[in-house]
Amino acid sequence: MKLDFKIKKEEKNTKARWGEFNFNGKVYETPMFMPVGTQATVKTLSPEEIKEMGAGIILSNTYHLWLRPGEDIVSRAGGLHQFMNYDGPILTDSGGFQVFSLAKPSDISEEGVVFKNHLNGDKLLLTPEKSIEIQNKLDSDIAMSFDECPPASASYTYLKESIERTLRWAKRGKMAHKNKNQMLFGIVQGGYYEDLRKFSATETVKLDFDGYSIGGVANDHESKEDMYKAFLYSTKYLPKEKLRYAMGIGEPIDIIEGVIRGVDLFDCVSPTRLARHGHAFTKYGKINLKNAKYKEDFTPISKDCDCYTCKSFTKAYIKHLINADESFGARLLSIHNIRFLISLTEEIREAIQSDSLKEYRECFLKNYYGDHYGKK
RNA sequence: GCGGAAUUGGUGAAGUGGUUAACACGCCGGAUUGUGGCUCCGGUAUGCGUGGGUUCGAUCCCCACAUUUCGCC
Repeated sequence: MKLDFKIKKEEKNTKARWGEFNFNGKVYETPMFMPVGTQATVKTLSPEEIKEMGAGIILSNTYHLWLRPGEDIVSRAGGLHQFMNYDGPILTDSGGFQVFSLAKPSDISEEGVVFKNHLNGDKLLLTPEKSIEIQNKLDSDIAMSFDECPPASASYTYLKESIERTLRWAKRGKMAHKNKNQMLFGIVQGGYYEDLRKFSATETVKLDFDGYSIGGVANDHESKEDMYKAFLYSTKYLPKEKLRYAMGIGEPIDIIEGVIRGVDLFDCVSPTRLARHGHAFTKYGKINLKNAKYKEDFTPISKDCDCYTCKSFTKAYIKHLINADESFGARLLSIHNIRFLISLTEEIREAIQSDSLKEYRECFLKNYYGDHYGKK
């Protein structure tokens, strides 16, 4: 079903927007952080827990579900919602990011991308049509256009060629899109060059998608400044009334800076991946529960946090679980980290309503980076 | 009591008469941004049971002692 996105308020001092959309009789607000559940599960968490944390849209991945269990099985199960028992909105990534992470430039052709199946080594061809066809069958609520996600530092010439090819792929994907209940988002690329972002955005908008994504960011150790330019150079040329989604963005400060530049949606693996490696977000910076100093720290990760983990367990206990490689540790940290990013977006929405987003950012920076404030 | 073997960091251990004592685990840090979940990158023995000796030089050779262990009585 299509989400009818509405902007409720624009912040006075920035390009931030507070918005909402309906899904299944429920209202969801933006800016929103979307947890990632690549293989039809947000690792270690149940759908009930995800919802309790205040999550709205969650992600899943075309490439992974294509290989296993296969889109036909998901389809016969009644679609992704029924398969994984999640009744909130689901967005599927197109496999475009796997072009970046798994394929070599020589694997990319006009037709599509040749992948080596990481499970059994088979050679597979993923095309824009195939990606959309898979996503149609998965029956997610938002499908992504199949794009190439080149590293931000790629040469201007390469980025231009890549954008043009991605535009042709976008057109082919749109033609192939048959699921009327599913929205389809286009993707803007172009590194941190304004003219390329402008070209990519305006040409993608001409194809008239249901929403637009900003891709090719935070994938190449580019500076934060360049990344924020990429946000701005993209949203600047996108229609106001449509959702804008910064793909893969999930460091707290990057979410704030993205919102300031007019982005509505963010997703990132960081809360769950960091959790598996023993890290927790806090207002005063990221902490590593593996550090010896937490061995006898019988206080919660954050006393102000309203998550299940912080209400029930101490750092010393979670540290022990992580050290002992117990999966419950990763679970508790995933709950905390996802809740942290969701409550960050809640605070951002309040700051938009009171036109105080810049003040909120300053306050956040000071707490999060402390003495390093300004250097990041 | 007699005879043999062993003794290298927190652990299991490799090693050689001559610059920085291998490797693994553990431990201590760090990384991680549209996830190929248990990964990657650093650091971690001023020291080779103790005391003597041989030698230009010894963890490595010799002697004594200690400890552990095996066998015999």
